[in-house]
Amino acid sequence: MPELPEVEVLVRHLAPLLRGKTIRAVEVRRARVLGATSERKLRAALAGATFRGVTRRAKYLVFEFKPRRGAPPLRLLGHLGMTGRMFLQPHAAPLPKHAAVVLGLGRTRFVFEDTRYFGRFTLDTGALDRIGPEPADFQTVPGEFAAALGRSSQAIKVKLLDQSLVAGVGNIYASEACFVARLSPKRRADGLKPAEVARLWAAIRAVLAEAVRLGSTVPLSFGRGGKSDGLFYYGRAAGAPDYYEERLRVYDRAGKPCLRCGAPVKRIVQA
DNA sequence: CACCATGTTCCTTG
DNA sequence: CCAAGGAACATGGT
Repeated sequence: MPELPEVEVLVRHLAPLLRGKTIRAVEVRRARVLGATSERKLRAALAGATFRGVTRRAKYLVFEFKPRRGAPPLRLLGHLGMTGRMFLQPHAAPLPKHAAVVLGLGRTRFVFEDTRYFGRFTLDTGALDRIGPEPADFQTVPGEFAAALGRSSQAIKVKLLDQSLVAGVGNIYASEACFVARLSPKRRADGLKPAEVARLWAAIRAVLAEAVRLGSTVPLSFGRGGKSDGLFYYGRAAGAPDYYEERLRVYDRAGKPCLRCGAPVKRIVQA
């Protein structure tokens, strides 16, 4: 369930591992994840390119490469979709069944695998243009958030999934944010009072920040072997307790007692 | 076998 | 043109 926090933790993990590494080989095993980019173009752009850094925007990983003579700056967009994973492994290790793109880095290789192939690994950075403000960015003004909510009759839970409104919130953290803000997910966006909008905004920031902190703190195992991968909720070190599930306040807790009032949590489906 | 699942994009409808 | 709803994408787990 990669949402903003999972991607953020993965980026922090990958950045120091990739920085300075040069791509020696490009293998595309499932061209669908390249989106509009042709396999040829990807190969031409990446072969011989050296990683300069990895950053995050919403749920996208942005891979940046050192500029090459006469060429425009090169950026690559990665998205995990529902089931994507990215990790480094020794060159001799077996590839996972659903490896979509493999980059040879000499002694190691970078693997993007995705069982459902909903993810992306592409030179087309157009998606970034349609993304709203980063909620954690202190420069982001909640005023625009409030204004956008005021223009919509949709339920707030649904609204939070709109990446042009706030970047990086998915199903899980949208539910969590509503709960922390003490707002029914069914409330109409344009029906919130200013104080409620402020509560929701604060809840979004708190819930995401908490998840990043947790993912950065808990002992993780990102490598291959067993279920380990780049996602910390799967990637706990062997034997580590299941912090991830335990810390969710309302998502996937249907039938369990509400943490605030004790009544059984009811499951609803929206949109 | 039926149904469900973290996300995004595209098409249709109003 | 815009907002909203819903299907599609592909695979595996329950």
